[in-house]
Amino acid sequence: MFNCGVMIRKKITDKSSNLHQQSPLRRNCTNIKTLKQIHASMIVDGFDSNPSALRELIYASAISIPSAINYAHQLFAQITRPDLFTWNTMIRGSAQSPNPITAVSLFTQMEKRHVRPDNCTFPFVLKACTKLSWVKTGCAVHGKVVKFGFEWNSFGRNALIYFHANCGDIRVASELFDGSEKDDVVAWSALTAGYARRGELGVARKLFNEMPVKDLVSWNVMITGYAKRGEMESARELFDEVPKRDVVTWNVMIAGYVFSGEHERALEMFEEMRRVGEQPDEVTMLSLLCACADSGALDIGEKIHCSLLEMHSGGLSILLGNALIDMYAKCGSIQKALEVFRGMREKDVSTWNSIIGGLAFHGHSEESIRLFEEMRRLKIRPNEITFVEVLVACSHAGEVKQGHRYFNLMRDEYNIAPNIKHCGCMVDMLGRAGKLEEAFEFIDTMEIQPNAIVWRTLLGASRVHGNVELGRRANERLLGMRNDQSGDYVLLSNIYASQGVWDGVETVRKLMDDSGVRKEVGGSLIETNYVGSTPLFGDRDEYVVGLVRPPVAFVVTAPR
DNA sequence: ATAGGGTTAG
Repeated sequence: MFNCGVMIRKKITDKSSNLHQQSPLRRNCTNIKTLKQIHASMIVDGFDSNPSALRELIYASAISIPSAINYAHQLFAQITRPDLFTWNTMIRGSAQSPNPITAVSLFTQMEKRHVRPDNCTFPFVLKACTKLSWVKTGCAVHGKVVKFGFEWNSFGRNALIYFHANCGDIRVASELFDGSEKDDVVAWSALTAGYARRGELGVARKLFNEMPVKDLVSWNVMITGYAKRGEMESARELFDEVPKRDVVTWNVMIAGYVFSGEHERALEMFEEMRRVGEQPDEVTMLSLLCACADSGALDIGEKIHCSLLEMHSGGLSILLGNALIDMYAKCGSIQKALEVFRGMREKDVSTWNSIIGGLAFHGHSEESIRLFEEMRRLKIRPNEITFVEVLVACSHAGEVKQGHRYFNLMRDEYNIAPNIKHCGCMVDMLGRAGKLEEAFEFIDTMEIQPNAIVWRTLLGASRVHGNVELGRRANERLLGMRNDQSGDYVLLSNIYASQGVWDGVETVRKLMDDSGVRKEVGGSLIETNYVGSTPLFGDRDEYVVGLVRPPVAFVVTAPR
């Protein structure tokens, strides 16, 4: 703490230093606790009104510590006349925060106060518009770029290419690109990224091949394009070819494998990354925790947790905390999830969502609902995800009245319109409670269009309660949606079978045969044993995975 | 400046 304080003073008195360089504060202040300590020592030493000191502090909280953006806003509000660099820092930090709207409103404020933007301002504002998919706002900002004469500046133009390529009009992006210098690698990469994000990988690849110059980002753009579409073979080919790799290159590959469900590959990538000496960062660890959560690899998750505690002795970030809660909950260790939750000094909505969802998923409905109430007492605003989880909790607990109460609360008090998942939860809740007619009524009167899942939920509930008539009606609606999921037929077949209506079973079977629907054989994966050791986590090398045969009762429903 | 991660019904 005191070292950091000394560093600020050194920084402030060093007149020759370039403001845009990495200052010690920016490099060393990596968590909100250290940040607050530095701020406190600044106040004690009378540095809190020093403009350069404040600027450094704002940079650290807005850019270096992603979860400290609100702190940055508080600091920013104390400055009477922020300079352009500080405005840009705030817009940049807000654009990369989970709430990019603030970046747009900062830009508006900046205009009202007659602060003239520079070429650095627009890339950040347009990034926010892109993240929000605010096409109209982005186009209005395009007008400002022209107004301030940055259309012919490579920063301004590339920011426009980025915006139009990703969410505006790709033809506009293309035209702007044609006006670029032939060897502007940022323009090439921005356009390529846009085509890749739209799924036009062929066009993206053509551009990539045609680039007169490529840098590391160009390669990362193309690899990302493949990885996000699940084309991991192509991603791998480029990864093997790339002349230089950085932490992003590795992260893209790891996240791609996790996305494609190839968790073993993801872990192999990570091991390889460590072997060649690339330092993993927070994004790496988040992907790995996601892999553990998806595959139920509790022991690896625990080891990641341990190494995280060693790496970040000053406390884990909110994002890592949330990922740990989710991992522990999904791997069945709800106690550890609660421990992480209680140990977090800073929490956000996702933190609460992770634990409320985890508890609901594990059948601890009362505890889940209790925490939701605690959240409301603490005036933390639940979002639509929170309500999905709370409704799951009510559904599993059989709390029909409470569920209805929360469903109404969502709109009346929090102004959140129910989405298809909320409605799905309500149907599930009513269905489980045996209120099948009420569930049917709910679907028919709800404001949004029901989807197949909703009808399938009712169909499943009809099976549980042995209601052939409602099952038939639900199935009629379901099949009317022209989908070919074998589970729908199987469920209906099960309803008939459970009631001994054998000709009904036969009819459904015939329907399945005629439409060419096939029921896949069910199965589950569990860890049964492991052998050997890994250089990373100590004693683990490979899993022997056992395939558990489906239960015998299932055979009744499987096709010939 | 352009590239990377995140919780949600059955």
